[in-house]
Amino acid sequence: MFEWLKNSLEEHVSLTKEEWEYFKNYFRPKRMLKRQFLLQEGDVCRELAFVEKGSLYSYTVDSAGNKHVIRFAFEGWWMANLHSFFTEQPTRLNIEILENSELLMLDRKNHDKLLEELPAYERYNRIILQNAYVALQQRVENALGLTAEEKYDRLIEESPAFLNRVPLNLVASYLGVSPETLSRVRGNYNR
Amino acid sequence: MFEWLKNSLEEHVSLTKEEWEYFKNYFRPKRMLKRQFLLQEGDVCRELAFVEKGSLYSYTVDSAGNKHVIRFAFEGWWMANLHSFFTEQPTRLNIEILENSELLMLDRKNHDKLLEELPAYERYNRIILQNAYVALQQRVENALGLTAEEKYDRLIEESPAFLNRVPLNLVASYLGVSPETLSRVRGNYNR
DNA sequence: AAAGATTATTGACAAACATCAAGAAATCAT
DNA sequence: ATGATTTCTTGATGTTTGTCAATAATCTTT
Repeated sequence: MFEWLKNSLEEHVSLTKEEWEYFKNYFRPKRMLKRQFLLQEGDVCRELAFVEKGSLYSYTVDSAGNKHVIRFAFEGWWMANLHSFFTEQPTRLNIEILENSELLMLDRKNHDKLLEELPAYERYNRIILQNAYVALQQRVENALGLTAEEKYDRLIEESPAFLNRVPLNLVASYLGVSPETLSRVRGNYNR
Repeated sequence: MFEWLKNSLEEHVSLTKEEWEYFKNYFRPKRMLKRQFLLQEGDVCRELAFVEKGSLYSYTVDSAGNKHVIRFAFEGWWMANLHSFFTEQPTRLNIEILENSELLMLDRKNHDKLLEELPAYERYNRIILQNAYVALQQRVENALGLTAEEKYDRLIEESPAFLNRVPLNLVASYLGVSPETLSRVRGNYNR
């Protein structure tokens, strides 16, 4: 149940056995089914979610009712709306379960407590954020000023894993193109 | 010379006078003129830059020779290519001075040393990264699936400061739109 | 102040993409 | 297995946006 979290942590910092036992008790395991909502527009995001199993994704809905997928998360990834989590303001994001999932939830109080009591956790957070920032910047590079085809090219180069686990209409939204356009771009590949 | 840096730090963590004196000595002041390059494609990013005065921006150049502006930075902001800084791999980014600037440079060795020796610096980094991540996520939301006009609307809502200090062709690139389209969108405003 | 360089606007046209609509394929639930 | 959803593809059409080209405005430099 805590394997991915343990690996993620150990990848970046070192903890004693005692620290780890202490650490893991702050998390609340939570199972969720496909199509359930971890967070809905208007809610305040009160917990960070770490994915032990399954997948989920976040999106906004614009005034015309169109979904805009912001991000996916799979095993070993964190998911939350950080803006809402830190400001305690209602979110404009929805987070929906994509595949039946096992999550480890950490609320704000416990997050703050861990930051105070476990310097390794503060360091872990810094490094995770560093990596997330770099990845997100890459996403901006790939989203701006590229054609639909170029975006798709880069996606299969950089994260082919997506395509096996995420329906294409969500991939399309993630790339900022219509499902029809994505379908046509893919068609061009197979000949 | 260190005012913005001091303010930025004190906004998020508290330092004793001695710690501050110790801290600031790790930085190397550097003046740069408009159009100079802080970093060029192919270089390794060896220093973080904190902006005390002026402004600069980062961009990629695609195979067709088009600029894609990734980010601007003004007084009180950090600028670097984190990916290159941490991996020591050559960057695909250019960082160019927009207005004559005064920067405070921190190299990797000193950055690491400060992280080890000054827990407040580690915390400061985590918080700065948190905020940067939230801002970047906002940027992704605003870049994907919006029309040129909507992107411009959101820009003047969220960061009107840009428009007074950045030429419109760079703003256009930042929004992922051609200069002509941006010009037309702005035209629609004034009537 | 004048010449040169850079930046911004406008028009005409072409290309990329979204939308609408219909049908095929795959997945899910009973 | 079978029907019901959901997801995916394909075609026809219209809108948005990019590109090219010319001109105007602004900023720099001497």
